[in-house]
Amino acid sequence: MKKAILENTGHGSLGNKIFNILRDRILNEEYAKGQKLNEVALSKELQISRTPIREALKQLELEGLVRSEPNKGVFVIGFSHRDINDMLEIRYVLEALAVELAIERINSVQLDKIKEAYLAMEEASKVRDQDKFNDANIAFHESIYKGTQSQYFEQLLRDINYYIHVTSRHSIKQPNRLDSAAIEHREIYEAILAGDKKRAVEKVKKHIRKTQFLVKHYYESKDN
Amino acid sequence: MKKAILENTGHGSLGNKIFNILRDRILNEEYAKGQKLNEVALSKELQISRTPIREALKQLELEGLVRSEPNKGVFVIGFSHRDINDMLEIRYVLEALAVELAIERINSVQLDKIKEAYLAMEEASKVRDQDKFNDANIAFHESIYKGTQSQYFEQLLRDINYYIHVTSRHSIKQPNRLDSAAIEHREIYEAILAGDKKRAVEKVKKHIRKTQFLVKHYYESKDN
DNA sequence: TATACTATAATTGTATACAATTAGGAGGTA
DNA sequence: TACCTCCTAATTGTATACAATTATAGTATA
Repeated sequence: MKKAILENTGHGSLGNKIFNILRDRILNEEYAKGQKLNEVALSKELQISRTPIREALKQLELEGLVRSEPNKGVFVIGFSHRDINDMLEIRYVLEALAVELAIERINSVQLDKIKEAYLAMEEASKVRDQDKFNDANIAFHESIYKGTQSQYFEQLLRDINYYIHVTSRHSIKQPNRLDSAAIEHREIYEAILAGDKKRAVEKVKKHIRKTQFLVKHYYESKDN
Repeated sequence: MKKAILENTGHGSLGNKIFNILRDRILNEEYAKGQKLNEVALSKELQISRTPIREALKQLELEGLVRSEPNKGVFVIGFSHRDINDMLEIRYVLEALAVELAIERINSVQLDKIKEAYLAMEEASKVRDQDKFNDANIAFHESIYKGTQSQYFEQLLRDINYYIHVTSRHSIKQPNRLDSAAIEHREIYEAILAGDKKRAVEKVKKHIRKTQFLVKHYYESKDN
């Protein structure tokens, strides 16, 4: 799964590879909030020059994962539970908009990919393969984004979705979540296929709200 | 106005300055869609080394203004009318969400800044100062974003808003638009002050829809 | 002891040098 | 002419060198 994400993100330059490494470290909380990321230390650790390191840090800054202070360095920002919840709120409204646009504009190839992703989810749900399920889940939603035919919208949602998946991936390990999630995605797919905007939006909203609830529940139980 | 945007974006490193220059060139369509941005050519033209140029190009890529092909270079993507309209759709749902969150979380200092920005808009509208009005307009909305207390949300909306303002700034030069826009912002401010979420969302939505209509109208008349 | 100053080291910002990849054309062949 | 191959130049990717800024420690002074 990690590999899949790594490969479809940017091209294979060193800078992009480092970006992926550092991003995952931050999202997995391997760096403390506020910690400074030293360029030479990183270049020594990763055995490369400072140039690709700086590229990756720039990218992280633009993604909002670190902040850069002039002549001082970059510092890890980190995510609070509220931040994750805010992102899910953003995703809630954007996915609803995306599915509407997608229904207007999607072509048959992209529609097939949604179906394919949905079938993979169902299969993964049956054999209880969490990783495979996650991959299919991501593929499902990204196919919808692609269906909007808007590079900008697609990119925006993919980024948001990435953070949500990484930060909350532990939270969806409830026993029967795979099954119910598969059903929810099936409902979304069928609504899109039928070209029924209203129903599709409704099903998407229901799905995101449920995810949001589970994530919230997970973090609250963790705090106790 | 250009200066104002330049100064509050990132810090004063060369890379950031170049980024601003190139971004404005792209948004003002000084580069054709699909055009390649050559690193050495740019470094010669701007009299600096390739390093800051590459930084800026990386930033542009992350903002979705150019695409980068490995070992080939970066190419201008450009915006269609539909892209701009899509952005306004995104803004429509996100600003509505932002004002809701802001009402829950905003502090008095940020509230004062909204008021200040609104008063500046009213003043600019009276003296028919388009540039001053635009600045105040940006400040008004950014104060709301800040009120959400979410760095990520704030950054996201600021970026989207920037593109919309630059790409559609010519379209709002209708004679009485300043007056009506000032009123719309006043209504939004008052709803926030009253803590009335429902009314605030309604007023924001009305405002964005009107902007969207004017932009659309402008581009359609331009095409004929 | 606390504070201010200075020198030095560490770190970031920028320029340049080198490596790897790609683009384009000259020349040959069918 | 059309197409292929190879060579060279141009371009991007990476490493290193240098400049500018900031952090740190030690010393002097009140």
